[in-house]
Amino acid sequence: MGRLPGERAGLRREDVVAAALAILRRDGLDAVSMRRVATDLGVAPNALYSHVPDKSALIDALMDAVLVDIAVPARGGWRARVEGILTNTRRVLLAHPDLVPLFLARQSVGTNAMRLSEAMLAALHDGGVRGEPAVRAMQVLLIHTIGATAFEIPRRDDPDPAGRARRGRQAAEVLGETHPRTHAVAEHLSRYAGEKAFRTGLGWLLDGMSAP
Amino acid sequence: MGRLPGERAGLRREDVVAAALAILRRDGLDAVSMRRVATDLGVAPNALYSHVPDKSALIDALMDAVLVDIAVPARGGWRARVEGILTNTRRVLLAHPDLVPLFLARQSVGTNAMRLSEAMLAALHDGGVRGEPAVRAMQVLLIHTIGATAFEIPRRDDPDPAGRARRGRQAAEVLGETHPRTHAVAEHLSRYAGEKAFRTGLGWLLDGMSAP
DNA sequence: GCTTTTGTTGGACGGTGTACAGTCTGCCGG
DNA sequence: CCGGCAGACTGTACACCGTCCAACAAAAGC
Repeated sequence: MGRLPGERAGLRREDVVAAALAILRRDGLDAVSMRRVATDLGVAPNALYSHVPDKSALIDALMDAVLVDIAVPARGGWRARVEGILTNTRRVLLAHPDLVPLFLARQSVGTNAMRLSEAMLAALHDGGVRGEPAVRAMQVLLIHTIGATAFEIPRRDDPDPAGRARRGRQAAEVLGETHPRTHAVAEHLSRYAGEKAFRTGLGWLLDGMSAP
Repeated sequence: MGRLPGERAGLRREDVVAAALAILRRDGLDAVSMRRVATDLGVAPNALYSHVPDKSALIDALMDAVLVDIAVPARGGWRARVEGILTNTRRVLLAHPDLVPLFLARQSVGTNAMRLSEAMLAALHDGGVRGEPAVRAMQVLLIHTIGATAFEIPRRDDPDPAGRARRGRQAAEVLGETHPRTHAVAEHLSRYAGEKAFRTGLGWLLDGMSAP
């Protein structure tokens, strides 16, 4: 580092998060290491710990930062507004594939997550879903959206469509058993995965929660 | 290791997976390292690579191994059978919390996953849902089940109920903004999370897919 | 019997998160 | 204007991690 011990680099927490986000977008989540972030900021690795308590906290901040891009529709019927929020959520999540599983593992409660929650609850309110049922409905909708998105993201290690089936055979082999239909079902899964499942399930859920 | 180079330990792939599973159950996923598995087997770390191509492959095998415990109900109406499979799935997944996000990140296609897929498709078939719609329905049901389970698992780092709200405030602070209702909504989420969301959503989905 | 394959070892490489002890800076109270 | 102090930053270090390489002995095949 071109700086003497004690001399300042003028970092702010926001800069750290921004640097991490840039790395995430360019090289993926695995590339987001404390050392890499520090390097990109021209700073020693430990310096980050003055601004972020933990790598885990940095990731949390990263996740919430991503959510800024999710727009909430201002007009339209309640159902259209809910669909809009969730469709936008799916789009933004698809742009940051590595993060998606994290949104299910560690529930995000940052500022942006709250903003979306409130928009959602407001839309549900207009649809007549209120109080405890509304919170539960939101939760179910969120689970479906994040889950469907996670499910349609291909593994980074084998992007080719045959990869899934190949992995199936490998896994079966490890388990010491082979199943005749492994290949077929795996192919089904990969062929029908995606947006259609998202839309279909979303429709069912919205129908269910607005039924008498 | 108490063995000369070239001398054998008599490992089989199955033993490696079993050792990894034991570590997972006792100390969590983070404790499952190649070195730790090797130590528990009384073997040098590299020895594992004769039985498993990769750590990633080991994890895949681990995931499928966990699914053996999911029973499929033999009798009952199609809807009860589907609910049974998914309820059992949820129970088994809850017993292996660290693995749950992985089931969405890296879709499992091992022998046991296939066994469950086929049981599910058979039940749906009896319910009149067949062909492409059946595959899509199964996918949606799976997403909901795994997602709901993932969502109700508390983070290992802060198991206390106030942790979620505290993290919320931290994240908001990092983002340089504070939101008055952060605390309130976070508390809602943690209070109403769980089995009820799973059951509610499952009901809506089953209603939706069996509607005319 | 000899040869080939394969399971295993020691050692090493390049990474990781983060704790510890210093050093200098900018700010605040007097 | 000055002294003191919090804290941003450095170098160093620890304890891990996944995985590759070369050597070697045991097992398997012919």
